[in-house]
Amino acid sequence: MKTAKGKDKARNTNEALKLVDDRKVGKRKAPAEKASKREKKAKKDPNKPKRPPSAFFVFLEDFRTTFKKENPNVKAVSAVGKAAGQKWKSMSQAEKAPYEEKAAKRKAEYEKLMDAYNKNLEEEGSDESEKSRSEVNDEDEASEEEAQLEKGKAGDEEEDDDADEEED
DNA sequence: CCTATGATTGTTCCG
DNA sequence: CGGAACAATCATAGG
Repeated sequence: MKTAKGKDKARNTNEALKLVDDRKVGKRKAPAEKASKREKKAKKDPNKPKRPPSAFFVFLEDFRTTFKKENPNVKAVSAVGKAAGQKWKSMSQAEKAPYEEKAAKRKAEYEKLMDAYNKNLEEEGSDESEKSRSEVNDEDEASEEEAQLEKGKAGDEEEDDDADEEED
């Protein structure tokens, strides 16, 4: 693919849609190679917590199911993505509110993950000073703190949660 | 056979 | 302050 004059292959959608938004960021596609393989000990973060799905993704999870139900013929992930994007923008903030709320929860948990993650880096940070020591030998994991993290939330249902509703 | 990519927007993090 | 990369999904295509 990426044939022809398609400057931005990802933007080839504009032919079907009037392109969503000319976001300046434009091409956020830099990864020439995607190191998907979690094998190898890449210098990347040892165990970086996955980022929480944004409200859009939360909505997507629900949307995908519905979309596929009504469009069992659709097989392209992009189709759902596009459709979701359009609908997403079509939705009012009120509709997105519940999704955003859920997304907020993800973030809350993510913060915890980050806490452990920060700690991890801290340990490695020490080593950074003495990199000449054991660099080739990065085999020590010694990280068992994140074992107990579920104690924070013991059956807390969002009930008394502040239901601040702000409509335009 | 296996892996990346495609597409959506948002969010998060590092420099 | 800004950009860059990545989060799910799943079929398809390419190596």
